[in-house]
Amino acid sequence: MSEQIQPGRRRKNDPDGMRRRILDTAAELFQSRGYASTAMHDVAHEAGVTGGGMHHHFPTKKSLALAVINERIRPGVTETWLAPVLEAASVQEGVAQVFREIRDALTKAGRVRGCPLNNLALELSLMDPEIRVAISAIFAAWNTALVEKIATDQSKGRLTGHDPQRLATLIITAYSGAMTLAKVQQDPRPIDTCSAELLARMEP
Amino acid sequence: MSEQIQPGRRRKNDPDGMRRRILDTAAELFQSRGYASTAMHDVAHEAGVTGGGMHHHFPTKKSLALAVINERIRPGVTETWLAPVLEAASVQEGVAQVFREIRDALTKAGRVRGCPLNNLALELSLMDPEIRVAISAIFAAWNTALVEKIATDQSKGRLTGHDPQRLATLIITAYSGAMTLAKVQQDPRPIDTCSAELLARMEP
Amino acid sequence: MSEQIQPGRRRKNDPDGMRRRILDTAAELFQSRGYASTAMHDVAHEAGVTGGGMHHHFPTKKSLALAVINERIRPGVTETWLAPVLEAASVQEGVAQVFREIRDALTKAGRVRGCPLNNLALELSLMDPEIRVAISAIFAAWNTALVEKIATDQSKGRLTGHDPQRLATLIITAYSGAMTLAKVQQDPRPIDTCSAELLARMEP
Amino acid sequence: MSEQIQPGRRRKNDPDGMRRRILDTAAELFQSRGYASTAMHDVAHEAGVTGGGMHHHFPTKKSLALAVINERIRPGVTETWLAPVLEAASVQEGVAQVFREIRDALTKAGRVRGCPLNNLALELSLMDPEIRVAISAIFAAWNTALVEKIATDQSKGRLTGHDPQRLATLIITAYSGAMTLAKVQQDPRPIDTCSAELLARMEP
DNA sequence: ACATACGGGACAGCCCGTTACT
DNA sequence: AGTAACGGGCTGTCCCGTATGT
Repeated sequence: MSEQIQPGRRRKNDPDGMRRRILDTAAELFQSRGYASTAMHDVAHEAGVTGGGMHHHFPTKKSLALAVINERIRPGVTETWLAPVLEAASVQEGVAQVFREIRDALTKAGRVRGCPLNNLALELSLMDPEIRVAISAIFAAWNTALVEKIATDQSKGRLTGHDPQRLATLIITAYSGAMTLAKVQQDPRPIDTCSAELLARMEP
Repeated sequence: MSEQIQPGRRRKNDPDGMRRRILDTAAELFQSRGYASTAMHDVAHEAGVTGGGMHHHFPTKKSLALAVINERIRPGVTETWLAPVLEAASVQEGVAQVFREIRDALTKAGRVRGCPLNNLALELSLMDPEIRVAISAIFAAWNTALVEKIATDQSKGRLTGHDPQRLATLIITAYSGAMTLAKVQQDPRPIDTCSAELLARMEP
Repeated sequence: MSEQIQPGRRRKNDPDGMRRRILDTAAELFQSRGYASTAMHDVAHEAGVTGGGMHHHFPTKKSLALAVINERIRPGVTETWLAPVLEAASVQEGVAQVFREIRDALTKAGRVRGCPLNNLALELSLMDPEIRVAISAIFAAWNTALVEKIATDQSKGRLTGHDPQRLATLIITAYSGAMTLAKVQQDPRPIDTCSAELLARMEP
Repeated sequence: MSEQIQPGRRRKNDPDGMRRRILDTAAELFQSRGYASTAMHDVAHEAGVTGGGMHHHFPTKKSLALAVINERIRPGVTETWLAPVLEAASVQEGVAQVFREIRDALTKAGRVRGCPLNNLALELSLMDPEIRVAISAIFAAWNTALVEKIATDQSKGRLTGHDPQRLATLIITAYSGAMTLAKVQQDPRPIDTCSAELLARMEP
């Protein structure tokens, strides 16, 4: 029975898997090396994909950047930031928890590579309007979630004396800046310091 | 034949002028396009210098980056941030003034290109240790200046109830993050919002 | 064989239609952009066909080129050139008519893209022997038809004092060169000029 | 004191020579393979030049094409066509001589690669307006020279009964077409045939 | 018959740094 | 001091052909 058509030599079509591998690799490399310093070839090689496969899924580097932003960074922010804060008993507790967990992760990693959103935001904002808008949308969603949470907390007396919009902006910018500082100093402590000072005036 | 520079006999060699022009151009381009996206050739062309002239003053791109950081960005931070704050009647007034002036400058420019220090910090921190240290030093100086000013203010009763180190960190990170946000949204308003919330916490 | 196409049951497969569309598109693109500058993907996209469909009908680009030559360009030459001349009252009238009609077509089109046969002939002759032979065959048929027409005309006294082979060659080459010139200058007038001079010495 | 700086290892600057080698190689390859089918790398390799040197002299492929047209093809047409005809005793003798010499050259070469001007004209006319104009200018100069020669000959009674402009156009187009035909058939004879018929019409 | 996925390999353009030269 | 030439090497993009899937 010569039915076997050389098993093992056959190519397996797995478009979703390949796309996922490319995106994961790209997200990783964009963060650790930066966008401009990451070659398409590097992504392909690291993901175990050929140039042709790469081009099939992401014809241009920009399309890859957009996909990374929308399919990796945006969900990442939601998971790491928004969900925990929204589910926390109060903004204070949520913020404290998020800062703490991120600090712990960085400490464990032994290397501070910065916030993925932050990194791409700075590098790509002025390069392409479409990308800028995609990144801007994430910040907007972040802001909206925080404002709502703060307003809810205030209505329930868990927080007083703050303008929700202003407080949300400070939380986002302080976090963003803290990640920058931690990256520059290769030291996660600014995150703690920042968190402490942020929460100091947010007692109910 | 005296080699003296006669009036009317134009001196062609002007090493200082050339170096200055290169640095100015590089600082400008690094900010508006990013470091990796700026070619040495672009800097040379924009500065009206040939490749050889570039190489004479800055043999490598890294040497140019370091010079921009130390001779343009560091003084820039001192002038724009440290001096005004240190000379102000109080931290609050100093911070308020700096945020306001930067917001005004961005509004007038009609385009938000972000904080030069921030931009290079994010892009170059992981690329080269030497550069990272140079940038880190600027943040450290910034921090030191703020801490001292805050401590002085507190000793004179102009501010109470803050840990100087923590407050300094929050100010720096919030500013840094606000510049990022403003760049991403191409809108200087986050700077105002951030400033307002920051100052609200610093009422004596 | 009830392979009949039932009303309402749309047949999706239309191999002939697809093949025709591909050939038409390819002929069009080969002429306007050149063979090497036309990507298979462009043809597929323009024809509304996927890469797989292309490969089914034309496994290689060369096979597509051969099909375009044999199934589009050869019939085109016959229709536009040979038939009218052969049916004309005399070579002179035939040639005059063909030149005139082509000039009119170019004028109406507002853009001179050259003679399809000419274009492919120049680009592909040295690239592939098989293709060269296919193109050469068209020129041979063209020549044969003209020679016969001229001989017939002469035997009937409609033309005197010409060597049929030599005159046929001049007509073909002059037309070919005129189309080249018209394309280069983006001006159909050389065709008129050429026709006039050609006919000037062909009085009976 | 080892003053010797390894003689023989030193690079020699010869910009003109390098440029000349590149242009010669490019002209050769453009003709034998076509423009689109010739890679910049091929030219560099064949000319013994590195990519960097290539880019220094010809930053883009288009710039190389323009240089080939203006510095190789145009002088070539002048030398091979215009000068001999203008210096000949009459147009007839000039044309006869040029056709004969080109036919001989092709016969000796054993391979018909076509007329360089013709080849590039067809391939590049629709691709870039600037290139089209450069090629068009060569045809125009060709035309002007022939018209003047014909007019002079007629005023001296060496030729009668021709409109100079029309005859010039026929000569150019017939030659151009003859070269195409010779290339397609890989046979120089059409050039003779064409020449004979052309001269037959120019008997005084 | 048709469609999607994929392989491997170019191609044009560019970039950073060095070396010869004035 | 300053200019122009030059050396390798890399990047994003794309292309042709084939294999897999329906």
